[in-house]
This record gives sequence, structure tokens and C-alpha cells, in this order.
Amino acid sequence: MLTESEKKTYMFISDYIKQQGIAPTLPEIAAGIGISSKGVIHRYVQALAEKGWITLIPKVHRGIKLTSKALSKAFSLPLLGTIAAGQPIEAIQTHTEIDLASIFAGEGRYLLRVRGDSMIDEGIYDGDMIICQQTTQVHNNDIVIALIDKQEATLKRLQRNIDGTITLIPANPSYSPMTYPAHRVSVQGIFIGLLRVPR
Amino acid sequence: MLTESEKKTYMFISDYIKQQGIAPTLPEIAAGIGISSKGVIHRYVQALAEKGWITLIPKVHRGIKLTSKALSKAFSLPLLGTIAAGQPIEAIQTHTEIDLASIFAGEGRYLLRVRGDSMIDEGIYDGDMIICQQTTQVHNNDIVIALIDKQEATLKRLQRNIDGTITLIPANPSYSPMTYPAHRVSVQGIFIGLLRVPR
DNA sequence: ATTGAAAGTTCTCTAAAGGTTCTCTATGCT
DNA sequence: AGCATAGAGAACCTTTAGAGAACTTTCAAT
Repeated sequence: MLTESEKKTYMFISDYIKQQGIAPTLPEIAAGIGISSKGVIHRYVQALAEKGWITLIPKVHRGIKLTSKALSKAFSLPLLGTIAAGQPIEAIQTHTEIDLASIFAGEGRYLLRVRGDSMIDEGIYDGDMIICQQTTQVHNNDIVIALIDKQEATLKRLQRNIDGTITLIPANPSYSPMTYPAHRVSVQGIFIGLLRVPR
Repeated sequence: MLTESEKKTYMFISDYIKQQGIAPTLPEIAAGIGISSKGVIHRYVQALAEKGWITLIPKVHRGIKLTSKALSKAFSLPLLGTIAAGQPIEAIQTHTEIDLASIFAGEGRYLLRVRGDSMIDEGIYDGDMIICQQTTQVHNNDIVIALIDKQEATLKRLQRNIDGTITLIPANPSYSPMTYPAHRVSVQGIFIGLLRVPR
């Protein structure tokens, strides 16, 4: 756990290295975060090293290296790279964190478990959970949770037609698109993402 | 059980951490729940720690951490029901909370972006992110991230054969299973789940 | 190879802010 | 009355933040 100043110090060092390709000196860090004493910076840098965020090469000017540990928010996971069959894992050059809070947190987010296979061509399988956002603002071609006649709920791609009707399009050739007058269809939410955790 | 004020305190702390990624100070909590005395907050925070909702690092500023039990409460989404994507059926009202922390949190969890379509019959599509667990303990028939000859990484279902060899089975009829001697295959991690967030 | 400016290291000091420990008061409940 | 819950606030200790002096070391220009 970093203090406010330690975090500022770390972020400055990290940015500096990213831009310049070389670590900053203590006075540079000091100037960068608005401090006049390099002694103070030395203390912060030592603390960062002790906490494992950077490694120091003692006595060497600009002897700061970043460790793999990245600044992560409370709920995030590292995206380490891309895997493609038959190729080495292609490490992502800039270490990326996926902020899970931005995907899952928020008013009106909820999950639904999917039954059936009508969206199978979108890769939405029986048993999957879909992340939904409660909203009335729907764009054409969004995947929506639609309530038909305030009775039947269904997951389909929504298409507004010129004549005011709405067509719900499944992603499975075995099923046919269905067209309804707008007043019979009410959108409960839109599809944000998919979460599948087998077992 | 928590008293009214303890509950308010806890909820403020939990929200604060979720948003800021760092714990609040006692005066901040006090202001947040409309109290002027930090001494009072200290009492509540101690109580929460004793009851196991948070852990405290003594004397450290902002030294409050949510316990894993609390974390899973804070980081969960309601599973509102089941939506049938085939024949339109009504959405169910079984109210369950899905604990996202148990899916995503933990040592050695990371994400990989998938390229290619070799697992398409498992519903793992190009561009999806897979949640992985770094481990060496692999069960037969797990989906694994395997490294072949310490070079090629690939996502396949793993099958141990009686003769000691290992077969990696794709989920796409266009690709064939491949059998290797065990020493050529090293497992980098196992497939925990799938996360897809379009756009 | 020398050398001096810049960088790193080690201190001591100060102040502000956060955490800790009290005591005191009030209110509602049994 | 006795107890649990709530709150105010004073007093005190510790951490965090910062300044800056004094010293040693590195490194690059001469």
C-alpha cells in the first residue's frame, strides 16, 4: 500500500521512463512532483523499493528500474498478452490492466443466465451469464433484453424498421427474426458483456 | 451483527474503496456519514475490525482493508434470473448474487486475449478474453494454456494418454488434435472462465 | 587521469494530519 | 436503575510530508 506521495513519485517515474526510456534523477523527480528537496525523494524511492514497486541499482545515477508489478486499482486484472494457436504468447508491450469495476460496477448492472441457443452465432451459449445494463436508450443493432407483450423475455438483436415496427433478430439460422409493432416490445436492458465460468 | 452506525460506516468505506481504490481517513469517513468526531469513527472502525468485516493496519494512515468476505459482498452482481434465448419464456425472479471476487480475485489470476478460432466450438471466439489461473495442477480434460517446446503457446483441451503422452484437442473440426511426449508440453495456466466485452 | 558539477546518501528539523485514548453527554430500551 | 448505542471533543502520540544542510560518489568533459 502506497501513500499519496509515494504514488505520485511512482507515477512520475513510470511516466518518465515510458517517455524518455531512461530513469529520472532524484532532483528531476522532485521538480516533477513539485518538491524542492531531493532528500525527501530519496526517502520515497527507498520506500517504493522496499515495497517492491521498483528496484534500485545502488550508487548509480538514474539507477531505477520498474518491476513487473503495476499500479492496479482495487478490482482489476492484468491483461498479459494475446494467445493465438501455434504462436508464442505475444506479450503486450504496455502492461495493461483491465478495470473490472468499469465493466461490472455501476447503477443498473445485473446478470442474467442464458438458456437456449438462439444467440449461438454471437458466441452466447446455453448457461452463459450476460452482463446487462438497465436502460431505455437503445441503439439500432444492439443486443437487448426485450420484453414482448410485458410477458415473454428474450435476448435478441434489435432492429428498428422505417415503418416503426421492431424486428428482433436471433443469431441462429434455425430461428427466424420476428417483427412486432413498437408498443408490444419494451427493452429491459442492453447486453454489455458475457461472463462464462464453467462448473 | 452490525449496529446502524457501523453499517453506515462500513458502507461508506466500501464505496470509497471501490471508487478511489484507496481507503478513506477517519475524518473523511466522519464527514461522509455526517459526524464531526473522528474519535467516534475510530470506535466504529475498531468494532468492524473485531467483527471481521475489515482489517486494520494500526497507526497507518488509510490503513483499512476490506476482508475477503467483505470484498466479495462489495464486488458482486445480482443474478436476476434466467432468460431463455430460444423460445421466449418469462424471466425468473430467483434472486442470487454472483460473487465476482471469487471469479477474478486470487494469486496468479490473469487475462489473455484470444486470437483465432481454434476453440470456437467451446464458444471461445476471436477477441475474447479468457480468465486464467497460473498453476501446474492440471486435471484431465481441462482447457489449458500450453507451451509446446517452450515456444508455441496454444489454448486447447488437454488429455493425458495411457502411454504418457499428451494430446491437445482443439474445439474446431478444421483443426486436428495433436499428440506430444509429455516433456514437450508445459502448462502455463488453466482456463477459469471467459469474459467478453464488445467494443 | 584529473576534476568538478551533478547525483546520490544521510542526517536533523518542522509542521500538518491522521490515529488513539480518554471523558462526558444524551437517548431510548428493558 | 442499568445498559447499549450515538455522538462531541480534548489530549496525546505517530505517521506522513517537506526543507535543507552536509557529505560521498559517479560520470563526463577536459
